[in-house]
Amino acid sequence: MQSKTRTIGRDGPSFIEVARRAQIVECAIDTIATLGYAQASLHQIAERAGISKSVISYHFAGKDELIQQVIDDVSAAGAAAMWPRVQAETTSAGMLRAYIHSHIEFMRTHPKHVAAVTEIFTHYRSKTHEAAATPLEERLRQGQRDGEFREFSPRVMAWTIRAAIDEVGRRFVATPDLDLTECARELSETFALATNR
Amino acid sequence: MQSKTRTIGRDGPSFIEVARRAQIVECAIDTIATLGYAQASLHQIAERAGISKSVISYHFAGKDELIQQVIDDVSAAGAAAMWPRVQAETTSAGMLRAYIHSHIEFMRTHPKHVAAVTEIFTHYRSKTHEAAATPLEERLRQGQRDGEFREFSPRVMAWTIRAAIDEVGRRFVATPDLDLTECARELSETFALATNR
Amino acid sequence: MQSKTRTIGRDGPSFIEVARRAQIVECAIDTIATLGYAQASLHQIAERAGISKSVISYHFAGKDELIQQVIDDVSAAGAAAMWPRVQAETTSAGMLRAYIHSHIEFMRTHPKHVAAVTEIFTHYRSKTHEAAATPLEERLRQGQRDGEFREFSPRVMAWTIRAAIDEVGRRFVATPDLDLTECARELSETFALATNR
Amino acid sequence: MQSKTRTIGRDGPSFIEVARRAQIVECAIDTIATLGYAQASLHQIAERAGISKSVISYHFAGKDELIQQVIDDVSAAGAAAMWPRVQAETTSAGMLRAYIHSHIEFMRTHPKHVAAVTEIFTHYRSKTHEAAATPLEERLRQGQRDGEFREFSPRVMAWTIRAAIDEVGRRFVATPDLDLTECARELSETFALATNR
DNA sequence: CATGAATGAGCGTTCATTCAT
DNA sequence: GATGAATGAACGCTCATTCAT
Repeated sequence: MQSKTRTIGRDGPSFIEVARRAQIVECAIDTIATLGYAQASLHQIAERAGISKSVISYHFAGKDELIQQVIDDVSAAGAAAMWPRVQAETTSAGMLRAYIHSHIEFMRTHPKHVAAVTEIFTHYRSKTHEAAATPLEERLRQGQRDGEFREFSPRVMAWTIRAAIDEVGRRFVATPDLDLTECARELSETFALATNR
Repeated sequence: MQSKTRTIGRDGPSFIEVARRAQIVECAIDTIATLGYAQASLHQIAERAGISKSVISYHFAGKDELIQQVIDDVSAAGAAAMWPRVQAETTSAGMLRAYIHSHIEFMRTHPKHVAAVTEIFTHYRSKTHEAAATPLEERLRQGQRDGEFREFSPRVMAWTIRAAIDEVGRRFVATPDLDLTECARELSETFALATNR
Repeated sequence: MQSKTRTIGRDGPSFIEVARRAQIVECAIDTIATLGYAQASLHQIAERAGISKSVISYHFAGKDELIQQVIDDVSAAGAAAMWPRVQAETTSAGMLRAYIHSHIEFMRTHPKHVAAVTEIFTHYRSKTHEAAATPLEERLRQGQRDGEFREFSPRVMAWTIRAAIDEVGRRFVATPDLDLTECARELSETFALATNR
Repeated sequence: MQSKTRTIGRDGPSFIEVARRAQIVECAIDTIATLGYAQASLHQIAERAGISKSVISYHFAGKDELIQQVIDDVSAAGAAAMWPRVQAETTSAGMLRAYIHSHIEFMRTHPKHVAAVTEIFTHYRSKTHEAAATPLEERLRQGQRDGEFREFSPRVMAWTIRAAIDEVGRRFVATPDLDLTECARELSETFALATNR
């Protein structure tokens, strides 16, 4: 039974349902990260999960829902891991440093998750993609209002920072022994200098 | 028949061979830029070229070779348009500024070419992607040796600069009325500050 | 477990068994009439019944048996509604008139049932279809023996009458504001003239 | 190359193209007539034609186009065989007799074609289905205007006549040794009596 | 009795590729 | 050189059915 038609009683989805969905999402992440989005067919994903292709169709309304769930799960995990560290900072410069470091730290702990959503975002032309940068953009703008940052286009700067972090992610997936600590330090310094008044 | 095995005599590929390949590559660029990589089947490309699908198979070993040729042609055109301007600069800072501006200028003059390779890079697990950044990396290193640039990882900086430019390309493709001049100015300033000693 | 193998003791099917089968058959009728045969999957039928898909599999040997039960139930209901009126007539002409009118009257009172079996008959290679016409055929034959009807092939005439009534049913399903009274009158007159000595 | 994208030069489709399409259409007719519409998958049709499933996709835009071609071909053949005979009649009664006889004669010469379109019409909810009866309806109306036919609803009568003929078609498919001559005579007499003033 | 879960076969369609002419 | 024709594998998806609990 698909989630759409599920009875919204007090029980919610069963334990096994939740577990299966989680398992499938994990396998989807693994498959996408390893083979790339284009090769990540339901057949491939199912094979990695050791289940039949139609089990996926049973637990998800379609491939789109599965992909969306991957995005949602990873985004939620990423946000949970990152924003607290960003919020804890009192200066805009500190916030920016925390933003970069926490993103790259998340890559270290969840390399495949990051690889998967990166693949998805580049292939899927998601609407949510755009949105992702705007919180950062808003914070950059705040740093300018506070007089802490120099004048620059917050939009272009936000694009640049995101692109730089994503690029490190891609490199890390391709080269797992990449020194993430160095990358984080480098980006941190680069954008500190680029934004500082 | 693969192009590789074609050159038997001393003549190399015939005139018509060269012309056909060029025509097909141009149509491939046009198709990919317009419809996106996923929709750019050989059928679509051939239709736009007004030729049969099998002509492509005749002149190219396979779709992979065609795609690679698109990358190569656009890269060559880009390099031809950009490196002279970069080489003309005498300082490393000037070189970096010229690198960014000429790249973005190339986007303005060849939007479809840029759109096509952007589509390809995001949808196609390319092996050649890596190589592109290294000339820039070498120049950054030179700037450090000259004492003009501060100490940073030339590799990570080169990645960042390329990623930023590519991101502008993606945004430009998605939003053709994007102010490229502003973007070029912003990136130029950003990376001037980031690299300056 | 099939219903056929259920009856082991002297009791026959339990009350709940009978009720469930009836409920499922009703929902199947409703679903087929509303969505059409092609869309009437077990999933759809079960959803409308508010039960699990496998309940159907439990009470019926398969979809075929369910469909057959729909046919049987509706046929029985139809016969119960129609034959008394037919039997009550003393002349063959009256009988024929009653046959046509009562059939069309049944459409008016049971539109969904008629719609469902109509859908089934057109989409489902039924073997039992044949049988339905033979009682009518026998009565036509009787009318000929009594000298009330002219000489004609009772078989072909019976087919024609049934086909005409079914066609009205199809039209009624497609166009619910069809004037059934007019149709009944027209068919009645048509076949009175066609059979009269 | 699908017919839609075919170049409309002076050549038109090639000989082999025409032959293949005709062959596929014939096999589709055969398959639908034999197995029924629901079982007539592209795989089945292709298997009967001794070709690969994708050959059909090559010559037809999709299953819909194939089915439509079956309808068109059979309708054209049927009309060509029937209308001249109908038109040749000078009286409305003669016309109606010719209509019935030529239809049933067409069944005798093209039994599978008739079976196939009957299957398609009942499964496909075609828009053209409705239209088919109206020329007949118009002729019945003309017969009334001429005072040759009694007063009746031409629409219901046309439905009835078509339904009767189609029913004979269905019976003939199910029972190939059905005496079509008798059927034609019976229907002819039946509807002569039913329409005569 | 009833169910959620799982399965495998089949659907129409797309596509890069091969091949005889 | 060039082409139409043909192919087979893969795609996402639907569905009736089976099974353990």
